[in-house]
Amino acid sequence: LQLPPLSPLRLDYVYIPLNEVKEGLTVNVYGVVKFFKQPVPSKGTDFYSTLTLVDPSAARLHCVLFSGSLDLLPQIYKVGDVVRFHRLKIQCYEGDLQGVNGPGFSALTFDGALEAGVTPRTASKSYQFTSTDRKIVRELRSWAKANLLAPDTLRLKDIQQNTKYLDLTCQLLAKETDGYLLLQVWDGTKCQRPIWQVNLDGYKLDGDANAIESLRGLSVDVLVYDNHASTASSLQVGAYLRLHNIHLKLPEGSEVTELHLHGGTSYGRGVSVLPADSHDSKRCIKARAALPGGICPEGWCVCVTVLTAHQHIAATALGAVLSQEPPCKYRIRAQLMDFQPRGLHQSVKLHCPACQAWGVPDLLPSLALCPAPWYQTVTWHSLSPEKLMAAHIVLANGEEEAPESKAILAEGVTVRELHRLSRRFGSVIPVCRRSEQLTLMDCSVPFVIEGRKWHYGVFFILTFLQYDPGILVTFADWDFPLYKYNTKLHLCSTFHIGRMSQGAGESDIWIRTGVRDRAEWSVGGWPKAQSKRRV
DNA sequence: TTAGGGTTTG
Repeated sequence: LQLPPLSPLRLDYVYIPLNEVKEGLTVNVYGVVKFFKQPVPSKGTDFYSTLTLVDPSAARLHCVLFSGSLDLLPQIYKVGDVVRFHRLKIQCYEGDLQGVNGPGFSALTFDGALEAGVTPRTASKSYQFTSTDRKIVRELRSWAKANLLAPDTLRLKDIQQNTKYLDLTCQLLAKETDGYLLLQVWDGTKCQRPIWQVNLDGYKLDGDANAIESLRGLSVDVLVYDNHASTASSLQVGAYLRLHNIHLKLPEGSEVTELHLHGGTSYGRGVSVLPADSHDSKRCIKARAALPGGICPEGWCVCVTVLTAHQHIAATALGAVLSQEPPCKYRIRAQLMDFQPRGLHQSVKLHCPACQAWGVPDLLPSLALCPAPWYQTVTWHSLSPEKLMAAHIVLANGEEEAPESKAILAEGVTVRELHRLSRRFGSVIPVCRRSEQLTLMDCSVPFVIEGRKWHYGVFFILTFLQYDPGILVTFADWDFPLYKYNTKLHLCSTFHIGRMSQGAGESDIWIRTGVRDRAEWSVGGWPKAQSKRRV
């Protein structure tokens, strides 16, 4: 006789709304963090953390959580995070209900952002998490977005003259903790207001001197005080941080704003260390990748050749790539964190010689509004299949130009026609018509053909993260041979590689390449078969 | 046991 395998014991947890908790009960609750303080040592034997939860029942519940181990306290990074508490004991303190962690207490924490993954932060080795839980988290996020007033989660570029306090997600670029208690941080955006810089003559900054120098103008100095000193001293350069309740002080008569993290824990003042793969860290990384020309600060770059298609070459860890002297060739496997541009129109602009306007290709009609006609259209039919084709020949400034120096927009033409036109005209820009607008083709088509040179792609930035050793790398190059977003990559050029951060990450998207990719995708030609498979 | 949110004064 064979018995069916025992299914794991499953308890059906009941979660009650915050307005139904009563003194003396031990409850399971979900809630959105309205306020919290980072755990600090108590005068007893434990760490403790205080927080306030809210939920759509319109109640709020203050909680005090103790633990000898930081891991067992909820890992909250910002107001709006969602928590699930099991076995929270409800008691009364000064007439208010209060939650404390009783025996068997456990916590899951979720990022509050709508678009973040529903992966709990927890030290629990096993926990139950069902589709119902997932649904609750999503609902609470939506509710919080509409109903919860979070503190200013501005970026450096958003700081205004009247901004007084700020919660900042940033990366630690450097620190000085022997004389001052100084954190030099950046978030990938440029502060528009003048920020006070600490005079560091005679002090030694802990950090990469080249990076500090190349990011001058983007980084800001934050002075920290008193109880934050020990935290500041233990921070690793390169770590992602959330600085809670920075005071932006504008001394009277001064135009220069000072950034202070004062002593005490009022309003949750303190420092959180974020994992490099947290939603907020990634946001920080993205902002940095969007900096004009600043994706790869000088001094953090080395130059190597990266191969992803040659399967007979063993894959090399990004950390090893960075530690070796160029020129070398490697194959890598890594997680794609970010890419730019999202559309060709972000990189290619057309110039109208008639009115001297610059047009973004996706907005070609705006050029058509200029007083003088800026192109002349010639149309013809292909035979098989029968199809209307057009060449919009861009007119020069009154002067007659030889065809080989003319630029044309080729609409609806075949590959054969493109070849033919490219032999006759100086520049051929393949376009198509969508909703009566001329737009550029996608990345599978060259954006411009100059004689024998078929230019695919544009200045292209790819940001990778690798689990081990958890290094983030940005690739940037001209004429990147990529045909489609979200398809397979064939990297076989020289890229600038910069060490941008450290810390292990979790995968959202993996780019895998293989021999088939190499067969299907060749550089500079037309792909024989276009794979629509997403990765 | 501990602490129990509500701005430094550099």
